[in-house]
Amino acid sequence: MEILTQDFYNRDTLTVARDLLGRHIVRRVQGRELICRISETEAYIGRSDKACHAYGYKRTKRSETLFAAPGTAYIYLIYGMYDCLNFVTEPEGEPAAVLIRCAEPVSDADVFSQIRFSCNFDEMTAYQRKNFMNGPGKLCRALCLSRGQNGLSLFGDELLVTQGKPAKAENVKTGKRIGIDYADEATDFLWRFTLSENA
DNA sequence: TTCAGGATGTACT
DNA sequence: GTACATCCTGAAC
Repeated sequence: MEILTQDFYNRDTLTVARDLLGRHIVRRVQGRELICRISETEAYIGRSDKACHAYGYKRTKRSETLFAAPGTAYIYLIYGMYDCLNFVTEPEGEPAAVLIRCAEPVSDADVFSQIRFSCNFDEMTAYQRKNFMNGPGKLCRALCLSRGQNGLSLFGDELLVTQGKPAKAENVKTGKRIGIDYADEATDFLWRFTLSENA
């Protein structure tokens, strides 16, 4: 189980977003170890992207984490109820990150389903199965992450990313990002990456 | 199976 | 006061 180093994150954000597909997130909490495989990401780059919280290098209390060292977790509250997990990229001082939108369980799936729906994996309804971890808010719930973990290093024990099973280039699809209609021309940037082998 | 609408609180203007 | 990188419920088909 090889942990991705800071060099991995200290690169162009679009490259990192693409390269994160298929990697494994390891989350250790309350004596449990949760492992899942990343299947959908989006890039957010402050210097050119109106959808990014730090657009134009704007520093606020919230966006501060985006300026941190590569390999930092940026977790923020959205719509009053849900948390979104991002990994900070590029050199310290460059506000950019990759949003993790979707993943699938690798370790014991019952642990995930217990956290999310308080039942075993094979007891979930078809609806729950379809909506298991296919969105940033759901993913954070399943991994027990909230903005209390904002600023966490990805090189500690609680949260890290390993080599996993990297996606092949032909299985990566690009598309427009979700939920950023307000962002003018940035709305059309093809900065969303999905594993096409994934339903 | 799809759809509309409500929940909810923080950051920022 | 407004907008927000969303999700869930319940009703209609």
